[in-house]
Amino acid sequence: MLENRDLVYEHVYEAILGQKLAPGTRLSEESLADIFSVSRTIVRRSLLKLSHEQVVQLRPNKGAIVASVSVDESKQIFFARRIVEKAIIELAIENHSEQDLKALLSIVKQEKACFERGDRYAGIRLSGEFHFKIAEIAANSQLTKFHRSLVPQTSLIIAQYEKRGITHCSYDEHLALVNVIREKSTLKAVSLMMEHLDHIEEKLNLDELCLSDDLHAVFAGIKDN
Amino acid sequence: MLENRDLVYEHVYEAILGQKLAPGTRLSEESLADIFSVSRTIVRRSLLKLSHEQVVQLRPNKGAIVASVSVDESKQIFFARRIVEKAIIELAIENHSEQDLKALLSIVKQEKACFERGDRYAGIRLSGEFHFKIAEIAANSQLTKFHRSLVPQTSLIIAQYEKRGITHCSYDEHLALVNVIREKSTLKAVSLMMEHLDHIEEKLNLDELCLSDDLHAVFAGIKDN
DNA sequence: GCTAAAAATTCTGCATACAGTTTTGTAAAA
DNA sequence: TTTTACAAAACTGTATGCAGAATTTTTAGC
Repeated sequence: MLENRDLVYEHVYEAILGQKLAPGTRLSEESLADIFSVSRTIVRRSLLKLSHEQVVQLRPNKGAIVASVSVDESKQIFFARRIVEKAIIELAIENHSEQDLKALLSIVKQEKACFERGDRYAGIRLSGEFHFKIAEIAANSQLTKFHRSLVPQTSLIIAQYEKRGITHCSYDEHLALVNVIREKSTLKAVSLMMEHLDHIEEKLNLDELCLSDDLHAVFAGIKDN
Repeated sequence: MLENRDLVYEHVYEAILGQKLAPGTRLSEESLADIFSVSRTIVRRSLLKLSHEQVVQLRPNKGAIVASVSVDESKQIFFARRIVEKAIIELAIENHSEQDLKALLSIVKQEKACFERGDRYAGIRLSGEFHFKIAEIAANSQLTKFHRSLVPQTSLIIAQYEKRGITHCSYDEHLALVNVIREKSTLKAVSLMMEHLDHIEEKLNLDELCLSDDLHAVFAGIKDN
């Protein structure tokens, strides 16, 4: 029932994670089928999986779009992410090897390089990778799966609600996280992770009346009814 | 892309939650298609959704079976459930209405009735319903979705690893939970919930060398290779 | 009678055709 | 010029047919 690798799923997931697909973008079955040279059947399977991870919205008889997240949902997603990231980093501190720390540092190094050369997309992508790597170290497949759904949703939130002019880059906070993981100081790590999420949320326009220039964000949930 | 209600999905989900389908049971596409008078396309969509919730396992070219959970996975699932149930009950204490408490009590009452007349299936079913209701009160759709995947997986674990002769019934603990939710005593509620999960886990054979008479559990993951 | 190879059957994986719905485009009427 | 009605195009939802893999049954050999 499953192919070895589901290219459509992976590419769309990556594109959303890296903010190359804006919320509201239509994902027509036939277009994707053409692009990836597969039948609509395969595309439908991919879209179904993406919709289960809530990064794509399936509207009956109206096709799939990249999900738009409401302010309320955004707050729920951040709440859930705090819960999961706390559990994950606690497990990661228990389970990590020297090898894992090296892998984390390598990601941070690449993040720094991206920031310095102004490669925003790759930076966002690597930031997700950093959090995924911690989840991998935590080695709880259930939490990892949940986490895997929350991270790209955070990307969508940032795409919709980021305050103008703020570049999203937190490689220094990631570096600090690696250090406290090495020290195995759980309390410090958790509070650092919470602050890290605070900082991401603070850069958003989740409280003010919507000043966004993204129509999809403004009218999310209107067109669908 | 989605029908109003997906009958195949709902019925299989319910059957697994209520332990009417044992781990390892084959779910042939054509059989299900016949039973529900739909085409294989619809069945495939349902099986795909169930596999995303990890209650059904899709084996390439070998069809779908009700998932078998290994001891290691079981521990991960219980770990994740503790995290989520803690977060959910904390939210439920903040958000609940008098109406919600009545609904919870109604479920507990039905649970008691089931126990007294020895209706095991309905009892298991209602026990899940009780936890789902708390999740609904918590009103965080992300946590609810995760929870919705963990609860039927717990059913599968119990089906595989429950110690012989132990009837699974916890309506008294559920009643105690309703009372502490009413009192809004968060600490008590969380520790009660953790103890509740402890008691469920204690009734399982997760530590000893497998004494289970369920071949599917014993040989889970062998036949598939 | 037992084992092993081969044939037949069953079932999944995928593409595609068709029906029904939504959307788009056009033209007439206000 | 704007609005409304109608027609056409585009797209989704579902069923189904076919190819190929896995499983079962049959058959031949020991």
